[in-house]
Amino acid sequence: MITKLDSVLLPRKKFIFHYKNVRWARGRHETYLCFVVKRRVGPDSLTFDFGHLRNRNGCHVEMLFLRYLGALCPGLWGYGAAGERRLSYSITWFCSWSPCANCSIRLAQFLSQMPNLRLRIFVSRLYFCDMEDSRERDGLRMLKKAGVQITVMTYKDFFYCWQTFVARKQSNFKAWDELHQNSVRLARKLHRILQPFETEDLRDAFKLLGL
DNA sequence: ATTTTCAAT
Repeated sequence: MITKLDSVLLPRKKFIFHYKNVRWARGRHETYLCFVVKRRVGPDSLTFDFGHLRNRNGCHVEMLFLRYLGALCPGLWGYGAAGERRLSYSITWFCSWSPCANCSIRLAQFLSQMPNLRLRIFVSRLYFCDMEDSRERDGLRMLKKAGVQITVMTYKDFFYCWQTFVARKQSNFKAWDELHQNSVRLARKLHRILQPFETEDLRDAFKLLGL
């Protein structure tokens, strides 16, 4: 059932191609998700897990991650031994595309039942968010409502990913042209998208969507 | 100025 996670490190070229935050991202018909899973095991101790995934077989990478969640986060749900509290996790994603509308909805639903799971999503590019009324925009707002912190990746985030997830063989991260300008532009766009919307709360939003 | 998008051929 659970197959292997992708090999631990991402080839340099692949990382650059897929995470490049260019305005017209031609040919990025894949989405990569680099993750860090932080598990709180005691008042003062944490364990880390990290890796990356790519969408496969028509399954968006976010949903693929949810499939692996049980393996990555033992004790996330269920009650374990008597008196044992559920463990708390902080998960950080670095995604080449922001989530599509359906993934956002499903994630928001899932997280609303997982108070012991905190999710932060950094995105390189915004997926289908050009139209004012795009469902993807609604989806991002729902994620925010569900407590997910969504941020556009900046230089320091690309740098961190390079150091953490890429088979860099001693090479330093070299920013591409316009990395900064693109990041600023996308951050402004995301900020506008995430302005509060009319719907009162998440439940009403789900109802609206017939869920 | 215009271009793309978790493909489908």
